[in-house]
Amino acid sequence: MKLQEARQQFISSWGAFGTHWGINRTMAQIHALLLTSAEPLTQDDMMEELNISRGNVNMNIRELIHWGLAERILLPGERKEYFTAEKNMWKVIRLIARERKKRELEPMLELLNKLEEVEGDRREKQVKAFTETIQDIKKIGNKVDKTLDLMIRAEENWFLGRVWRLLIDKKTEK
Amino acid sequence: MKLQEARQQFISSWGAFGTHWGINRTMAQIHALLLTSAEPLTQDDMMEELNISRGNVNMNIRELIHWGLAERILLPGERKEYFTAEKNMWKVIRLIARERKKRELEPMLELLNKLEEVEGDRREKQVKAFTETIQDIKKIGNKVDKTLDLMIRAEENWFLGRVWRLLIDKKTEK
DNA sequence: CTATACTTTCAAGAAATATTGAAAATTTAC
DNA sequence: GTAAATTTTCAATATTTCTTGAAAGTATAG
Repeated sequence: MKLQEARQQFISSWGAFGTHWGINRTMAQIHALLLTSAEPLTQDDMMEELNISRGNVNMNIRELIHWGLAERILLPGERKEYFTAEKNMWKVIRLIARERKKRELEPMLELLNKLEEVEGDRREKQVKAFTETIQDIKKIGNKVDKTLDLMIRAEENWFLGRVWRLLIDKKTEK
Repeated sequence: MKLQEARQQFISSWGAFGTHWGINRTMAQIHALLLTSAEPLTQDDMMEELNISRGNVNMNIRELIHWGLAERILLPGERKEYFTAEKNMWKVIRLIARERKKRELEPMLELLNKLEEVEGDRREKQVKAFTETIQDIKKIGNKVDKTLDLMIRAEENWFLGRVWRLLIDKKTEK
């Protein structure tokens, strides 16, 4: 397979993949484009490569920057802005985890805390079913929350070495 | 807060939460409704509680069943079908992990394997940038894949006891 | 077998979400 | 300062995704 074809396929799939994860197609495609580019790109480059409008590029590149996944670069003597992506994949994962935790997990945990204190006799079937489910979800949610905290703050090697090895390597399995 | 209000809030947020995770709003709401119901419900119950059409209930309850998250129950002497949700939250998480792995992770890994073998001199800047990114993603993807396999097969206690404790408990932190 | 209760399907319509492109804003060069 | 280059905004439009509801399908009782 030729480089250009491979790259096109990667960009297109990364985009589709993104839509399953609440990240919009174009944002994911720009990310894929930058991830596989040896050089920084301008907004015009991206418009051309992805066949999308200037406004679309602009909005999505800014969103990527907001997530910490892309960076604006000013080349000396150049008037245009250039952009690159964070290429360290562990860092990429941590940045995504950080953002999604903030947007999705934390608000949910806040809500669960409120809902836990529902009025009514816990001996009533309906009240019991409700509070038990809420508490179970909360327990798991809190664990995920702490795990993500640890991961987000973690050094790449700590995470790789300590956790992954435990989970995966043959040696450590019983 | 009254039970009915709390339940409404939970259903509505669970639905919104779902949309961020590639699960449609109604499917997530039906799931929330069943999770917090002491008794099995009929399609008509769900139509009324969620104010949605019969067709919508039917399609989404079948999808929940396909994921393993809900179950059809036939009560003796009753002609209507009743439905319940799996209430064990660890099992719920494993079921969701299994389904999403199959739909999202596995196809991506398959693609990455193909893309890794791009033609061209690895000393070329562009080729190098591309293959390095692909390989990095592949490495992480494979690890996630193995971890999910382990988790999907895992007994609740194994997972809870062994992994979570290592990740989270004070004692095991350096 | 027939009538009735119930479930499933799917084309059309509604709602949600993403994209465009042109105008406004900003930055830089001189 | 002004003009040219570039970036940003956002209302209008296009696209994608979800929902409806009525017709077709299936199962059960008698």
